Amino acid sequence: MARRKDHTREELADLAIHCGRELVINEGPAALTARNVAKKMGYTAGTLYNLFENIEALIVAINAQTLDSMARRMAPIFLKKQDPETRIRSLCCEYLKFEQDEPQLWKLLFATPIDRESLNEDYHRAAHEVFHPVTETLLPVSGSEEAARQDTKIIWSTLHGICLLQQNHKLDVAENDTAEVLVDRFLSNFLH
Amino acid sequence: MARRKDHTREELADLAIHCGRELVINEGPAALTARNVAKKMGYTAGTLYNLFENIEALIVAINAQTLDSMARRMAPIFLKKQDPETRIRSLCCEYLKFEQDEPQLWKLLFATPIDRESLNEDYHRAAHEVFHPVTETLLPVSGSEEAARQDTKIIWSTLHGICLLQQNHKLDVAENDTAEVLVDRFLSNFLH
DNA sequence: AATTTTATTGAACACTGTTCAAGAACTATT
DNA sequence: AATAGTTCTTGAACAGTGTTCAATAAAATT
Repeated sequence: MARRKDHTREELADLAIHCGRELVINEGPAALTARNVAKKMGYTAGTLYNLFENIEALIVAINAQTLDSMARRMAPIFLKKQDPETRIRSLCCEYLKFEQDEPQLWKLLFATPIDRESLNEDYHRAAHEVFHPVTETLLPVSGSEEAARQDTKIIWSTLHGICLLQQNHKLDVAENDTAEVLVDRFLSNFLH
Repeated sequence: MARRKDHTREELADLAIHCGRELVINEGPAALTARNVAKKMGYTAGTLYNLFENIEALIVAINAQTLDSMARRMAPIFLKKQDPETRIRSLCCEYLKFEQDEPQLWKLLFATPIDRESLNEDYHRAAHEVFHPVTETLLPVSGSEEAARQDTKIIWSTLHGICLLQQNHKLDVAENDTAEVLVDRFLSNFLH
């Protein structure tokens, strides 16, 4: 039974992303199955495969949207006039807040292995939107464009590593240290 | 058909870990299925569940062994007499080499989400064996025990984040920078 | 009104992890 | 040595996964 004009192809893809996102937020990445998403959409699994090549492609689409919303949350920070270090600290703080506010979306974005081939143009654009403003901020501190780019990758990796190991309880060695404390200490040492 | 005296219970568990390890090395973490491991052992899936509570418990056992072999590779560095910074650099270098030599075991260890409840005493002991010597090395540099512990976690997280994002091609932004270059720059900035 | 195109379904396939009754092989007892 | 008891191993079964695809129903075109 077709009902083609119920939604256009694009509306349908958006609906899939929306429902998938909802599932991840409420039940975690493991709940993101073809049948679950389809059910929430009011369709069947087959329809999903008419919209996305496979489930990974849907994950990438959701992740691109998550990156977009990260960028949107960071945008206000770039409007304020402040020295680079303060700005970098604000950005890192916002990253940590994001991970706290949306732990499941964060997991899907950073703790779910994705094949390189599945990362599409849309995803890369969204990643660049989060990445580039940080590099811009670091330029006067790091010295050269190359150095700023590398420092961005280092900060990005460290934030990422701290959150991931924290989530997986792989930093529960000896006393506990919060992500905030570790990031703060990292920045103090790294930026001077 | 039982053949109890073929192997003792412990030999059997070791066999399972060995076969699982082999599968991961040759075919990646995705190949680590109950039936695959059992087949390689010459048994059936049911037997595996007589040895491990579930597949995650087998993963944890393999990971504990991987941590042990990491610790063994790092041990020689602690025999040499060298200043803390040189030693830390050697240790990080060894970490990167490990990730290069055994990318699949590294993936299973650090890029496979594991429930906190599944991490057993054996695993924590092995993790401590890798972690603690680094903290010891950092003590004179960091100042206090608390600071050394935090610095260890930061370095650990950064190495981890860089390798992970590199493997997932999530650092393919603008020009490419090797893990070695990023770690080197990180240490130069962080340790001074 | 008849025909073509297309969206949607539902069944099917090959795979997961996991459980468990049945039975075979070993141990202990008579 | 025969019997009884224990324990190891199996294979089938269940509920789930991703994915494919012939059949069909609805919309578009003729």
